[in-house]
Amino acid sequence: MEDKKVSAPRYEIPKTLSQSIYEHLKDSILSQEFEPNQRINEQEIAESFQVSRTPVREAVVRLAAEGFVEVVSHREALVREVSFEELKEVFQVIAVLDKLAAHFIADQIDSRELTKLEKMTNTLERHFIMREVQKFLDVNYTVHERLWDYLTDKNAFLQKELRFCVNQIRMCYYPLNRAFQDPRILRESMNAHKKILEALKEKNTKKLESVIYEHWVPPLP
Amino acid sequence: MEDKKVSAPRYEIPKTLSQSIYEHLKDSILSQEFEPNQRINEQEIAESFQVSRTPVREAVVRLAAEGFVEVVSHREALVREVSFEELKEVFQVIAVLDKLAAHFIADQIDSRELTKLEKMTNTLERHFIMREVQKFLDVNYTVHERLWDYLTDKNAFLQKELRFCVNQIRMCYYPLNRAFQDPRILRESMNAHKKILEALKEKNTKKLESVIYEHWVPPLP
DNA sequence: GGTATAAATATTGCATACAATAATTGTCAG
DNA sequence: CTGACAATTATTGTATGCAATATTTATACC
Repeated sequence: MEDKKVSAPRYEIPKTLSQSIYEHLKDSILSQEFEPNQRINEQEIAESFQVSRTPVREAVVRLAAEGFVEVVSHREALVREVSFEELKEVFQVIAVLDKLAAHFIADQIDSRELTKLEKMTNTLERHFIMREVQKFLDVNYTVHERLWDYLTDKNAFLQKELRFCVNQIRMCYYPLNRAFQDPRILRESMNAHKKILEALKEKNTKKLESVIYEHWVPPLP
Repeated sequence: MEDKKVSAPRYEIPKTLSQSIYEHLKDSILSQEFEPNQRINEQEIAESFQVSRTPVREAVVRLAAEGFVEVVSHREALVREVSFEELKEVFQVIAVLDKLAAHFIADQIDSRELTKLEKMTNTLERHFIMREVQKFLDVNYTVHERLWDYLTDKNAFLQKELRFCVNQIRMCYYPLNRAFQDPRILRESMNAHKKILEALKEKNTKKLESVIYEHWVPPLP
């Protein structure tokens, strides 16, 4: 019984229901389980999680503030639809931001990381050859996010902004997938990633900056 | 009695309590009424607004998602303190973003808007001469926000990002004020604004881009 | 049958209540 | 007096209930 008194040190922070639901909903939206413009019914979600509406509401408010959800006229919440036009706007922004990031990243990549990135680029090429657009895009994001990890000590604000942008891009799932069905666009992106790896190997900051910038300004329709 | 049946069209959207409280708290934070690291007590605020904790919590969750407030270990919410280091990071980001914005803005400014901007620059100079740092910074923000208004049709996403960045900057009130006490820094900023006006008059996009970029990379300590 | 009005229903916004946990104070042994 | 433990208090997290409003369905009149 004594052991009960000594409260065991908690090695994992106890997640709040609100937090869990927030994470789950966010994943559901990013994985397209919840489709754009789908109405979010608080009651329904509360029941599916076996909780009350309160933590669900909090999660929805957070998601709305972060641009995953759109609240219409104080009455209903919809999964946000990112249009192709908006997508282009995000690309313009992420291009200049990731160029700035390149400036910080280039000289931080060691040989161990380089081989890891080389492997990922090979995976990317496999998906490119097999025309597996979905997997290609996923690995694509993973590569960028891996590079952005190196921003933590240099510019954490930039890091957060980049992650926010890429989330907006991921929310434009279907239109983006369709665009990348075009073999030329897919090839363009593949080549860009090869050049990115090249620039990293050469530790050529200027080259990395320009290649990454170009990569985000694809010849979309 | 008939007029009651025909529900009068609502010309003003009824704000929710949550929304009103959100706006009020945000203003309080940006105006330094709430100081950095000040604890936000839901009960206290609820009582001061004569409402329950529910809408207050919603407002706080939103503010946290937008970076005005920091929730520590699921237990307490503090007004976020933006450090000088973070401020520099934000400056680096806003510099490249505002440079991109300049690209869209330059050719949209007509002569009517130009005279308005000229007046504002004169006001700025008056504050510069009088060494009214606070007023100088406020007018400074106003000028930028006025220019960003022209992004609505060109890149609304960029517009939102810029507004977010400037809010982060405004949260670093005291350190920034202190920095601008330095006459050299103040003069540098004044000169930049003169050059911005110049570039706008000349409709010289390239010049505007570089001047605006430089303006956000001030020689801070 | 179609349209306008009214009733019923669903959903959100807010208030209140309670439970869980952290912070604070108080107490007692050494 | 000090440190550890216990009791109290404060504050947050969640559940429930109700009121307000939008939406849908039903009904009556033309």
